[in-house]
Amino acid sequence: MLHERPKESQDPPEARRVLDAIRQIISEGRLPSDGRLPTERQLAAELEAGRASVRRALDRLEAEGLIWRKQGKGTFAGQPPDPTEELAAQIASDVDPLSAMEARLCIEPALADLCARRATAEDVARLRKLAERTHDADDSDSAELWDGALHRAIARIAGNRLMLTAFTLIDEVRMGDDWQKKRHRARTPELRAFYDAQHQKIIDAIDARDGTAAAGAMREHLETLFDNLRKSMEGRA
Amino acid sequence: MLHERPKESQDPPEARRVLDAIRQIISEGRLPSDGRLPTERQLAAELEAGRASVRRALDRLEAEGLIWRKQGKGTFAGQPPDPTEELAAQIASDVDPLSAMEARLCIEPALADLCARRATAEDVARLRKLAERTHDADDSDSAELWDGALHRAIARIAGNRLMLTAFTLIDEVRMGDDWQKKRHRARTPELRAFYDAQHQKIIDAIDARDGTAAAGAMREHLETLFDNLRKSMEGRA
DNA sequence: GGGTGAAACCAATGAACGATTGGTTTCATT
DNA sequence: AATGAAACCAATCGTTCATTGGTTTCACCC
Repeated sequence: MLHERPKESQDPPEARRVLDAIRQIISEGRLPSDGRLPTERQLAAELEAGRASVRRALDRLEAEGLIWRKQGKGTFAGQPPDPTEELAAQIASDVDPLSAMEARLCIEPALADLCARRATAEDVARLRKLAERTHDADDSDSAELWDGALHRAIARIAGNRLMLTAFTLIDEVRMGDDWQKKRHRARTPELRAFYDAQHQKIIDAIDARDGTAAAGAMREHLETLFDNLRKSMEGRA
Repeated sequence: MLHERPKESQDPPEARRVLDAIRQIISEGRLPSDGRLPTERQLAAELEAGRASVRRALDRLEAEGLIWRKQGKGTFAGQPPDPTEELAAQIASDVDPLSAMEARLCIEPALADLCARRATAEDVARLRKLAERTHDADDSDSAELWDGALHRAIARIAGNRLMLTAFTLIDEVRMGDDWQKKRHRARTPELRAFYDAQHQKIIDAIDARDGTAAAGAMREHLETLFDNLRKSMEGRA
């Protein structure tokens, strides 16, 4: 499998130089408030390289999710905006936590499946990092945030814009209301450890490029959340 | 309370005349497919009235919900576009037919599952009616419309607002572009018969309240559509 | 052969301009 | 008080042109 490993240190020196230079521009944050990078032609001139080399480097950064590009518009650092807020706000009133969880149960296993088919080695590494952060989180609230980031990353890696938008819609509806309080109860230390194990299982399946297993593991995870949400709401009701 | 009643018959004769004239234009449906009415200035000229009178009449119709207006755009009959349409229009540019079909393949089997669990006898009857209409349709275009109505009905019966919105989003994106032409090819008479049989299978599973079977039948149906879409696009490319 | 640089072209986007359209005010008339 | 007329404001659309990412081609070099 050694021949498949896309190690950066194996890259040609010129490609490496350009890639590092652009990486530095992004990480140092010296760019406009909207995150816009110089144009490909400007970068090529500044770095004294060809435009093709610049594009190869940008392709890589885009695959890593560090930048997004749009023809005729430009190249930007960060994630592309998803204008779902207005729609989420409108339908939030007739969505309850249970139906939101039901929707997650429909969509996220499918996203895990797609994710397993399309994830690169770097993508898997990023997912593991997020799972680790979720595990190491001090309090229940920050664990919730890292958990959300993990699920969102899976949705993004799945690489289908419509499905990502659907996921974002559910996510924003969940955030919009005060359901946070209710979910808080479902985050006991024992359960958190259980969730972490389920995350591992999901990521392992993605790493093995086993879409069916990934979907199954995700479904199992969400079923657990569903059960605990139900218990939490019964206890409150 | 008599002094507060805004009875139309009490209106000044000129206002009444203009209002009725515009009402007639709308009710007779003799206007473009997008429902656009003539401009206020045109209406004033045609009806030989002042623009202020026309505006008073339009104010009334807008209050009644028969029309909606937007500065700089125009006056339209019917309901203003809802946020789902707007969102669909925004993301339509970076969605291709294949990824849209991929998204359908993720969402619609889940909808069929929910539908099987929640459909009433009347719901099933409605679905059978729609399948029959699809079968009896004269030309390929009207079959396409009835087919869309059938899938939409399943999404609605599923009874989950978030999932319905996700479905509508995909549906709007599909309608928005000129993908219609491409789909046209995938509607040969033999295929239509095949699709009809698949519809039957889906509805039978829903009727039997067998969610798993309904999801499987729906997945099979969409896989068929997917294959034919691929062939159609290869043939074109 | 594969990476590189250069050039040219395509397609999508945005800024700018003018024309159009609904929104508003004012004034004279009836 | 309602109407008609006119003028102006603000938002939108269509057009044009420059810009930008996407793509192809070619020559060069290791």
